[in-house]
Amino acid sequence: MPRSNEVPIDRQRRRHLQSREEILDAALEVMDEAGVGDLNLTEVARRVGLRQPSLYQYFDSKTAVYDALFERGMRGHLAVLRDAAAGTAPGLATLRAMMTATVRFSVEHPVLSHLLFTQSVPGLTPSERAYRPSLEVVALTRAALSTAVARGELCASADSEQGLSLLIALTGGVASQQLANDPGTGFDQGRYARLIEPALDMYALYFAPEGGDGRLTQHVTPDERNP
Amino acid sequence: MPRSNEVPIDRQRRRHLQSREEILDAALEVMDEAGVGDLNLTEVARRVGLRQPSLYQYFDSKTAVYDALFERGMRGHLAVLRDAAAGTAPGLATLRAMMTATVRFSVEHPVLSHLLFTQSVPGLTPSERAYRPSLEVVALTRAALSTAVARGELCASADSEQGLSLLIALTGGVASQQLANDPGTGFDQGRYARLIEPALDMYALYFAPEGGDGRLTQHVTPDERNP
DNA sequence: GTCTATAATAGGATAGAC
DNA sequence: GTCTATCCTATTATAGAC
Repeated sequence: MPRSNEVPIDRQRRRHLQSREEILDAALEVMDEAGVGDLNLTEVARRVGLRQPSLYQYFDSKTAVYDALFERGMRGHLAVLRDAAAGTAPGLATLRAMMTATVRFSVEHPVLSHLLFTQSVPGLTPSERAYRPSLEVVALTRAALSTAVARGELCASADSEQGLSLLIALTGGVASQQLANDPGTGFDQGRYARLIEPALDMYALYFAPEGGDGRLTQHVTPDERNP
Repeated sequence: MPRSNEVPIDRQRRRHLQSREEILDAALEVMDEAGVGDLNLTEVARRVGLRQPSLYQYFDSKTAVYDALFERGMRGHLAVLRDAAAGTAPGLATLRAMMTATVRFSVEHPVLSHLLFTQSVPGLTPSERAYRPSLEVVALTRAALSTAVARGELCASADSEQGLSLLIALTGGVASQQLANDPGTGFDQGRYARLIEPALDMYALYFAPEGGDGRLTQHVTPDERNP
């Protein structure tokens, strides 16, 4: 078999995958305008220049579209966290960068954020494949917590189920308040997203390493920070 | 006109309002099973023993049902907060009771919580009337913050927009994590709802009154709390 | 791989009898 | 105040031609 037969096949595959991505992009647009739960395939098709039945060449069902979006979102979140972690010193600085990146991701991708972090689509149960990246997210977060403790930046109890859950609740709370109360505003505009900084200060103070009365007295009170 | 003519009219009004409440109860059930955004009036009618068109004697539209639920939920939340505030000493204790009550309310009424605190129904903009009780909720919270500062339980910067927003984000974060990750579990079962206690400790520590280095050294570290 | 045509269903809302 | 009957529209999904 001549090699020339195989190349066009790759090309077709590539175009097929490209079209899938375009469809997902359009789906996100539609969900942004109509609501996360109101994905309308006819409208999606219109935006990519197809008729609605043609979408079934790319996705088996509407649920498959949701699932693909879920996977894409989870991968995106994971990538953002890895970037944040890679660009900072290990330990508490990494932890702070990761949580800030999560809030930024949520604010910049409100639709994905709704899809991933709340259960906004009633019947939707993400496939194992789509869900998998989030396991890595948790592992990364645990590792950062653990490193921060090992470096003496946080006390040991930060690296526990409760410590992790508190951190997640804190971060998620900041993000979801911004999405609920200041939708459509950027990371730097809204009233809530910027709270991730003091929120992490709060967390670090609460889980401050013991034995450091000297450290505690160095603590700058909120009034001094905000005169 | 004889007085006897007026009494049955009151009775009819009463029954009418009673039926409205029954319809709202059924609507909550349906939303609980199908998803907050998937309110199905035919199913609601079936549950209250009516045919779907008969509902229009009680509500002008599906949106009107949502709006009534929104108002009912907001009133319920406000009532719960007032109860919590009334049963505690003023200041920080009141604040803690109110935030804990909010998390409890969210966990015990997940559907209402979704409806009130996230925008889960795309087109839905609550009427001014339905939204009004939430203004009182914010006022109550501000008052409690202010009292806690006046009593020397928190430093002055707690009684600011940022202090309020942080508190709301913290509380909302705990509640929404529980709803997203441990749905269907009670206040005492889930992994997240109980975090409201340490979360409030964290908040109180961060906004601890100044000038008390002695106070700071009295601080019990998390490791000592959780041996 | 894209189309037209169409099935199949669902669900909100109205008209008018009783 | 409740019903039956019906309208209207939207939307997922399939069949089959090109």
